[in-house]
Amino acid sequence: MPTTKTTIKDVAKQSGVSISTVSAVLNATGWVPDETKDRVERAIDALGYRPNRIAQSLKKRRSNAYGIIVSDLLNPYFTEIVSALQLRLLEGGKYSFIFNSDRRSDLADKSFEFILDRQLDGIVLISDSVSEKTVRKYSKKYPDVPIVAIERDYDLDSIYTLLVDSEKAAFEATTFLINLGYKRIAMITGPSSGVGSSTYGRLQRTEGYKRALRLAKLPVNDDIILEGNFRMESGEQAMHKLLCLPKRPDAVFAANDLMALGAMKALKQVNLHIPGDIALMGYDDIALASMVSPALTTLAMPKKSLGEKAAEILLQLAEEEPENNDIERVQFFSAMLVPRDSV
Amino acid sequence: MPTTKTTIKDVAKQSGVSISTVSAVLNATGWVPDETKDRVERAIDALGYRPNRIAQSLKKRRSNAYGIIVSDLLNPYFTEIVSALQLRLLEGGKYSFIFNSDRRSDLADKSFEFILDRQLDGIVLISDSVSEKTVRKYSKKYPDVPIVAIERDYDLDSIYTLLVDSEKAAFEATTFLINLGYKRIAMITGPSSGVGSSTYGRLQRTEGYKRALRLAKLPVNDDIILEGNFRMESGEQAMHKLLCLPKRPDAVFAANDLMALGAMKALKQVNLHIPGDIALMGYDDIALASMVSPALTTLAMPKKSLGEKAAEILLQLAEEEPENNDIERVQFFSAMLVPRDSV
DNA sequence: TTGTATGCGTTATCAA
DNA sequence: TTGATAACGCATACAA
Repeated sequence: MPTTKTTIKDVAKQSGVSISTVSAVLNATGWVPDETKDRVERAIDALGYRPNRIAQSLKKRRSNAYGIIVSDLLNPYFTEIVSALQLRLLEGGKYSFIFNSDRRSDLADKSFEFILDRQLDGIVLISDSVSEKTVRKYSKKYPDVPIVAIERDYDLDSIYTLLVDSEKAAFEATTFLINLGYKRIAMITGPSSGVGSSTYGRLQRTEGYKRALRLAKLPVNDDIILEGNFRMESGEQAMHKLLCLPKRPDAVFAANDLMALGAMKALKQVNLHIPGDIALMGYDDIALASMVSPALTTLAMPKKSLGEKAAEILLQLAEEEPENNDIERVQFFSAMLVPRDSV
Repeated sequence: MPTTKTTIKDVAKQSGVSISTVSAVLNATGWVPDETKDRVERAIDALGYRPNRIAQSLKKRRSNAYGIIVSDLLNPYFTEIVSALQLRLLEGGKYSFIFNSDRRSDLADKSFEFILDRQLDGIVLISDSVSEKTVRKYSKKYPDVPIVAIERDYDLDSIYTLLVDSEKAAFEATTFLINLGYKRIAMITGPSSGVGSSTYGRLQRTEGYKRALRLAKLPVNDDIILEGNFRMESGEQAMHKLLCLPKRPDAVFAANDLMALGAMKALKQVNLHIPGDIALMGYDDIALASMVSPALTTLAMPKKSLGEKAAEILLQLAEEEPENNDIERVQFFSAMLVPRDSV
């Protein structure tokens, strides 16, 4: 259906010059006298000419656009990263397309192929979206397309990887709870299979939690370590299970805010007071965390920094000469404890 | 940077046939004997060949992909529509790119141009993203690129428009509150300027609210009609103002859930009980609305239906013969009252 | 059934 | 300074 009416040819004809001259004024390459330039520009205006980006991409082998793949657009954690990323890219004069795989790994892989086949200039993979197998295959096939992975460790050294030290953060969070006097701290973890299971910080968060308990000589009790799937409902369900226990926990550490919020809902349903009866700690610090009441204590993921850093790597790579870049392949960030009313 | 290693030519050479034969097996056009086909397919596999979509688009003048422009990815209302839309499109074999203009109208306009220049096969505009001026200009220039607008009335009859009768919904919601005995019902409206101000339902919601009050012979009091900007913080601020009033309202109707949630926060801060002290009504029914406590009474926007309908229009248009389509240009949906604990 | 040639709209390399 | 013209990778009408 789509048709581009006017081409560079029409502009050339209209202004009485050749297409190469038009191209020259369009791209500011070569020198064109002001008078000619004026004439061409008038013609462009008159005809409402816009260069066909597809043809440009074909010729230039680059598209000036980037792809972002995300596994769950409904999770604010992702949208907050994406917002920062996109904005920074835009400031650098680059467009970006977002693909939402909607928690379906097959879609993520297909989107990834689609992006590559459309010759986008780079890709950002956030958390658990595209499979290792697919990335491995295509990063070999398109070695010149930079890939930045956020919170996912692909074990491919061609990839730029942005990771958060979640073990440390979870350790600190748990220790914080312990120091506050909580003795029976439950954990709601990320999923061990399915979407989200390959998120870098998933296991780490549980490890940090366990280490803190051990250090404080508190028992690590598997009965109160429940698995969720990073969505709100799973946090709610986990909390309900926790409440059915003969000896219920006095604090709950959820591996992300959405699950913590679900847990909060469960607690309110049975009229338990937070933090009086049970304390709550989340992870991510999505905007919502500070809006609910009691405000959720959580670990602030450096979402903005992650997004911006990813953008900057891409932008730098776009300017850089081929071989002499000194961007570190793996970069670490940290999450910061944000104490609020829920503990 | 990006380079596509193998082209259709390489495949042809490798399998000892001509490029047209390869093209034929690739696109399943024409008849190719099984033996030849096998050979070609083996070559494709061996070389890891993938067709260059850019070249395909240039030649075929269509890209099999659609663009979605949204003004604020951080608002779950949008992501919920987008999710449904994308999924339905995918089921129809079409990809889609999401553009987030991040509440900046200049970016929305630029994205719109970008999409058009990249020859995407269609565009979905959600709420208040691209300016009327830009749409008008480009819809003339690219008359064959279908545009579907959700909750925005562009007054251009080339556009497919999906609208929700918010006046009616708001009327019903307000009447519902009145019937419950609330007498002094405040409203937090959408913004009269800036991003969001052109959302179709913005004025409508206020109108429905006023009509209900009038019908019940209740005063329409401008002191308790405050303007927000559809974001959470603005709801919180508005609620604070409302609470400072000498005679505070006994119910608050917010023009969207995010603002209602902000109002809820404000109420909790001063320890007012919902709905005992003040009742709360939202609009949209984002997932969160049912998760907070008390659960938010709201008007359910048919987000899924809107998204899916937009996708279906696009899909139908992609198959249809040029002139004989009977898709209605403007379609109305309705929002449904979802009573929960906050009233 | 398969191959050749042309064009899609640009950019870029050369001559003029 | 400007203008032909050859790619870019693919699809397709037309020939063989």
